[in-house]
Amino acid sequence: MMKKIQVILVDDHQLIRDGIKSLLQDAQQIEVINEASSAAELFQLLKCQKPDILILDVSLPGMSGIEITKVIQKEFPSIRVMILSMYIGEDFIFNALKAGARGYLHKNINSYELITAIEEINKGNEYFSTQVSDIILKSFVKKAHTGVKQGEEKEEILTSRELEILKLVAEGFSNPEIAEKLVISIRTVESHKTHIMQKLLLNTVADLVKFAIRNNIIEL
Amino acid sequence: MMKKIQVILVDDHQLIRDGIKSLLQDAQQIEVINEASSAAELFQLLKCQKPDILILDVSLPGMSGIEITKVIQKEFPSIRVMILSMYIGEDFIFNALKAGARGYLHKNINSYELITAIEEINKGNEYFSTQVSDIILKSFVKKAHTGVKQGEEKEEILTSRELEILKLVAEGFSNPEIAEKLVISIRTVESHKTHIMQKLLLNTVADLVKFAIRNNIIEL
DNA sequence: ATTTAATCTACGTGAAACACGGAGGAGGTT
DNA sequence: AACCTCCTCCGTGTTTCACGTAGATTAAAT
Repeated sequence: MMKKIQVILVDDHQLIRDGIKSLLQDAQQIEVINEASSAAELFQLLKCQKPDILILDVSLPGMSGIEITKVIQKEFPSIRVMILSMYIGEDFIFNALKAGARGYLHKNINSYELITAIEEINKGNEYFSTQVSDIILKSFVKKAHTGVKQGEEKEEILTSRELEILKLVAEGFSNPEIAEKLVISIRTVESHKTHIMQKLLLNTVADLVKFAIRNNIIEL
Repeated sequence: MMKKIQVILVDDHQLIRDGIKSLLQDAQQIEVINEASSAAELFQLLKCQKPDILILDVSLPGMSGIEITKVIQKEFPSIRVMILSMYIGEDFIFNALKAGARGYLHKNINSYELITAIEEINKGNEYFSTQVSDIILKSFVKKAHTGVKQGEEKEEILTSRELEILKLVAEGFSNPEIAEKLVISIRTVESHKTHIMQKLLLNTVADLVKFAIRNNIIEL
């Protein structure tokens, strides 16, 4: 008999994990060998088990799915990562792929598509759910029009201080409150904020909050 | 043979629906008779089918699970509503119960708990997942200490104009932009904003954005 | 050892936003 | 007619934003 495709499932909601496991039980060629609810748990598992495919939810407490993907690519390049997400923002998808993900599926897919995706990725191909590939195409077309080449994007990463301020801002603290907390001048807080906005290409606090939520910097 | 508990499942992500359906197939006493991905679809179904229990995701496009619950209570009081949510905010839970939900489960539960919950609710009892009941208890204790009686909460509902402004603010438009869009003065925009904050007991734009996301007023 | 780059810190200025309070008019209810 | 809600708008003082500038520290590169 053929070797089954071995999968580890990572999602912070047990109900979702149970559901997906249950779905995949119907697929004879796929075997969920283990599961994790956080990055820490996952890395613990990987000390003993190496799956063929890792199914990662993007939004995890602590380390985001995308960050995990980067680490996996570096430490265990033979493991193929498939991202499962509720969000289909362009930047999101782009960052996931840049991090080395082989597939990106929106949660609005059916079980058949999930199984197909796993099989394709296992073969070494890439797989995107319909909505996701639409967005990639649109983005490509748009970039072609505006003359921006793929990959010329923001590679900016926030410094730890900036991340700290981003978090506090998104949590709803005012500048004076943040200044007091961190024992720095209000102007400094403003400076950091400005830099953050510039780096992330964000224009409003609203966008900043959304960014923080999507990247699991704060809880919703 | 005993009549099965008939369930309709409402969630906007098909993968989640498929997963839960698959889980519930193992429970002989429960039957998922139909499913919907939006409020509109659900009400269409309810014209022909009346389930015993409705499993509702809180965050749905268009009408939130809580709003749906209210309508269900009014139109079909015999149907029992169970809320399934990723969020366990106090206000959230409180509003769901006030709307008439019989249960509130965090998605971080296992399949066994889900089945138990359905059975309990079907018997006419209420059911809350562990984390949820913790929050209810804490809230109760806190209110007892501060002397606020249960139910004395905000019952404020936003006017349509306010909702319109809330949406634009959360989407990231500045006051002048909103004023121009709606052809009103900037001061008026500010007034609406102030009223919204007062009604929702929010203090910052960050909170406002989060509120808008949780209540599906904007997309993340 | 010197240069270079990155980071954290801070300020000045004018425009925009916020908090607080007041108020008039349109439209519906009692 | 009196009442209420909602939408509209303003005054005033404080805070934040946008944009530019810049000193201090530190780490990496040559």
